[in-house]
Amino acid sequence: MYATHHTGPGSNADVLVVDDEPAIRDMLEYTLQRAGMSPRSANGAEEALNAIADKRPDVVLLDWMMPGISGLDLARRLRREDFTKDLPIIMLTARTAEDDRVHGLDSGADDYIVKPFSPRELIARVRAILRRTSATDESGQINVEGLTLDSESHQVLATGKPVHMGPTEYRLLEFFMQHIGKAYNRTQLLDNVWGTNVYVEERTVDVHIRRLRKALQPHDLDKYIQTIRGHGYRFLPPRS
Amino acid sequence: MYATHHTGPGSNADVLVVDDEPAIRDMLEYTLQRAGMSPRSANGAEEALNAIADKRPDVVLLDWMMPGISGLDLARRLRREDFTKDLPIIMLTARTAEDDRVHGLDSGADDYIVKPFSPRELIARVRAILRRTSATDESGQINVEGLTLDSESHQVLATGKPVHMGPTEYRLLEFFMQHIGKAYNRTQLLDNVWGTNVYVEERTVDVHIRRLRKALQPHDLDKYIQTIRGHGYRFLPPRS
DNA sequence: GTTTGTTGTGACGGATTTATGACGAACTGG
DNA sequence: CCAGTTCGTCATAAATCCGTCACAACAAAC
Repeated sequence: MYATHHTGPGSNADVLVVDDEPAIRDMLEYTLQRAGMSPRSANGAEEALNAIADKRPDVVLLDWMMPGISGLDLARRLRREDFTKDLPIIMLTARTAEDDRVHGLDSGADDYIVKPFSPRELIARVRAILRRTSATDESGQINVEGLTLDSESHQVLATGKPVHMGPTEYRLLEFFMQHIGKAYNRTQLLDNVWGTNVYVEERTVDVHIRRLRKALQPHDLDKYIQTIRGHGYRFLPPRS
Repeated sequence: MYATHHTGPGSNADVLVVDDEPAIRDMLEYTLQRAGMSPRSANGAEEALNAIADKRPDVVLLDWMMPGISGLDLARRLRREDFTKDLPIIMLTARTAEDDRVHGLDSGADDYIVKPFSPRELIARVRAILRRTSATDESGQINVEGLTLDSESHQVLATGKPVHMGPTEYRLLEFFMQHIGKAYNRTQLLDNVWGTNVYVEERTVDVHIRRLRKALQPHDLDKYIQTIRGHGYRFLPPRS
């Protein structure tokens, strides 16, 4: 299913607010709600991890300074986990000292907002992040045009029937279905599906594309995987 | 050949260093190179303009104080030119007074670094800029009069329908749509679409213009590409 | 209406890019 | 240790694109 956009970009978006001050959490939740989003909040990093494990949010608003595990630590930790390594993070910070800013950006935060900030600025940043991340709505299962990918059982169903493929093909398809319509070159696919600093020929991508297509062929779904000559590949089902 | 995997954000980025002091230029180039980027340098504003005209860098590191045209002047000038109006600029300055800071930002610099600065800070700022621009670039969708160029999906749509064209035609159209209304001669098109240090006949441009027009013809959009006799070509949709 | 210079157009051969089948190595679970 | 998979690489075929040319069409100048 696709995320449903109603009144604006990122409408209905699942935003996780992580802060140890209740007043700030409330303020943020209120602001986000007014913008048509669906905020949740977590008091501290521990709760945040639970909340994220419970359901992967579309974006995380993360306070820099928190007792125990700091926002910075949490961000780094999220970046290391496979499940959350590309989870968009916006860092909230009151500090202005030079090295903090540097650390915040290096830690993997996608953006940062310095307190005090206006509600409008907050919304703008969140929407900007949401706009550039894919609009797939994960509920443990991605379902697109007769293709179902169940990440729990690691099973692919085409028109209800199970489709057999290797682990790499599965991850490739998973990545594609999480980024519908976006074009990727071979290097990007290697980074995202095989992993960074894995040295493999670029043409290997072609071969696995081929194997994935072959697996989808009997169900006439291979046409969803399109070649972009001179660039790479793209997953694009009809009317998307 | 092995795939080149980037070791960090903005790896291999084309960074132009503009400073009048050779020692500073060397230091900056060294630092940037160690971060996996590809720095060039220019001694003063004149050289910088040439270097930029030669190839548009990903980001410019600009010294505030230079004899002749100052960094501030250069930044303003770059902002006026169409080709460079959204070129990311990081200003290097020894001044710390408040109004200078404001001026630096007002002139169009995207960020500034106060000397003395640590290599780490420099790298972090450059990466932050690169991340920001590449992010906005990717979500960039140019939409003009029934013609849509979606750089995210690497696809051209005319009246909602996909239009097929070769890689070169795509790049050509992309360049045109990023510079609507501006006329270019064949040499300029070759430099910007084919790249500098590539030798091909000038008339090759004509052929690709022809192919691009042919691709747009079925949608009656080929008239947007106009010939300027004795000069070159221009992309100009009605009422723009 | 020529002349002269510029641009449009179709064709072609070579070059580049992608698809595909095959193969050996590595791994898995008996 | 064996059968069965999966993986990455390669060689080759197939598809597509590119740059150049020759000539037609056109525009401006005389």
